[in-house]
Amino acid sequence: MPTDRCQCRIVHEQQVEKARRAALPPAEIDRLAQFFKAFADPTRLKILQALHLEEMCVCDLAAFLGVSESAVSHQLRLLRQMALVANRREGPVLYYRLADAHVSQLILLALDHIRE
Amino acid sequence: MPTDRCQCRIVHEQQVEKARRAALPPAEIDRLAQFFKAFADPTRLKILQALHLEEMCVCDLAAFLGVSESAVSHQLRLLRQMALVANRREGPVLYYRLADAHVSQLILLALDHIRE
DNA sequence: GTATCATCTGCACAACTGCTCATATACTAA
DNA sequence: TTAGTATATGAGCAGTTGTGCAGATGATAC
Repeated sequence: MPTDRCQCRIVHEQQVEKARRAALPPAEIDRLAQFFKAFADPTRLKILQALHLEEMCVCDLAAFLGVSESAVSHQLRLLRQMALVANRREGPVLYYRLADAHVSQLILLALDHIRE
Repeated sequence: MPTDRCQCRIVHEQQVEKARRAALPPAEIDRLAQFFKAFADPTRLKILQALHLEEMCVCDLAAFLGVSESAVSHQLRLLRQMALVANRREGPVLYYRLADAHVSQLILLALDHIRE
C-alpha cells in the first residue's frame, strides 16, 4: 500500500470532482495513448512523413530509413493495426500509403508546437 | 552487419530520392517523437485532459488519478520539459495549467481519428 | 531555530519497446 | 514441381519507461 498517497488533505475537492465528471472513459484514454504511441518513435514518424508524399513498398522504405526490411515490416504492422496506413498488393509487392488525412494534420500541428 | 538489409534491388529509386529530399532534419524528427511521446501514456493524457478544464495542484491530480504524488510529480516534470504545462506558486502549493492551446487541439484531432 | 506541509528527485525494479536473426508465408516464373 | 523474390512473423535481447519508496528541498507557521 502506498504511504504517500493523499495523506495530505485534498486541497480542492470540487476541482477533483469536476475533473472526474469530465474524464474520458478509461478505454478511450487507452486507445488515445496507443494512437499517440504510434507517432512517438523516429522510425515510424519518418515512415508516415514519407508516405505523405506517395505510396512506397517495404523495400523502398527500408532503403530510405537505412534499417532492415524486417524492422520496417514490424513497424508497418503496428501502423496498420492503428489504421494509420493501408496497403495494396501488386504481384509480390505491397505498396503502403497513409490511411487517413488526420495523420498529416497531426504532424503539422505538432511541428507548429516544437518550432515556436 | 545486418544480412537482410537491401540485398533486394530498390524497386523505386526515384521515390526513395523524393522522400529523402522532403525528409525533415533528424533533430526535428527526434523532437517530434519526444513530443508525441508526452501524449503516449494514459496517466499523462489524463493529466492534460484534466488541466484543460482548469488549473490543479499536484495533490488534486494524485487524488484524481489514483496514483502517488511522486508519480504525478515525475510526469509533470516531463510535461514541463516539453513545454506542455506551466505552473504558478501560491505559498507551498504549485498550481499547474496547460501551457499551449495546441495541446487540446491535438487531443481532439486524435479523438476524431479513434472514434470514426 | 523547529515542525509541518507540498512538492521534487535519485534509485531500484518490473514492464514494455524496437531491433536483429531465423524462419515462415505469399506470389511469380520456369 | 522448384527456385527466387517480397514481405510477415516469432523469439530473444538490450535499452527505455513508469512507478513507488526514501530522502531532499522549499515555503509557512510558530
